[in-house]
Amino acid sequence: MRKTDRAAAPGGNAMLVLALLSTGEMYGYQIIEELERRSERVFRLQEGTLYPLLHSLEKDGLVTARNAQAPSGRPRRYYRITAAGQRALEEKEREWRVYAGAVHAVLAGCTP
Amino acid sequence: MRKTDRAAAPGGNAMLVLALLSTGEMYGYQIIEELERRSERVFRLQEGTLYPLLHSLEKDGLVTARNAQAPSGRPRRYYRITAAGQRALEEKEREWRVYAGAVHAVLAGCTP
DNA sequence: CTATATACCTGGATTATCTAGGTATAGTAT
DNA sequence: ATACTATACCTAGATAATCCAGGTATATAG
Repeated sequence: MRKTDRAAAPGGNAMLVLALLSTGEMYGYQIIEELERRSERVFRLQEGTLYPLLHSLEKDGLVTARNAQAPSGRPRRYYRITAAGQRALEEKEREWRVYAGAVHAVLAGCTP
Repeated sequence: MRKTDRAAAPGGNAMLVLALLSTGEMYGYQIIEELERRSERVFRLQEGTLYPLLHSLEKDGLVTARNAQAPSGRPRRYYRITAAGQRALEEKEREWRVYAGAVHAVLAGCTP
């Protein structure tokens, strides 16, 4: 994650990636571009952040992966969210809402 | 930060602490309790997180500190936000709003 | 035939935060 | 008196997320 120079949330990237995958199968490079598009250029995941993250999500059973050829012939690795991944996503979203709500409460109370 | 078990934002703690200090002088222990109170128990800064953070804010000129005695006699270290700290706070708040807005956009677009 | 975009990957550094301690005083309970 | 709890500050070392800076390879455009 770059762009806004560290306003990010750790573990937050996992939530965003899982959210994207909940709309359907995607490969790594596509995730980077989709995230950039949907966030209107706010997020731009570094490859060095995304690929290790995908590997750890896979290791934790939150996504599965399969290799395939693009129409162009280039090899791609497609990721799909699992049922456990869906549950983890819902949990992370809940936590995010609690966290963001609390940040808002503190800021609103301090700089009204 | 604990409680919601990692939904946090790095550098986000600095924003929250600066926001609290923008309401007036505070000492470390008080910051922890005020933050817990204002967030309605969502945040509970670890001492091992707060004190080093305060030292780095001081080193960066965003806060100043002075030692004083509590009415009880216990020594305390009071922190006060500087003009540079105010500017940094405003900038961090701006970044936070951009980041939180983008997260919301992605989540809303994925799980409508 | 070279440059660019696509597509995947890793090692090592950086940074924030956590864990788990330590010190010391004041007030409260036994 | 004495122990326990709450207050109040601090630090060293570990962990984890992310960044940085590379590397590899194929397809397409110039």
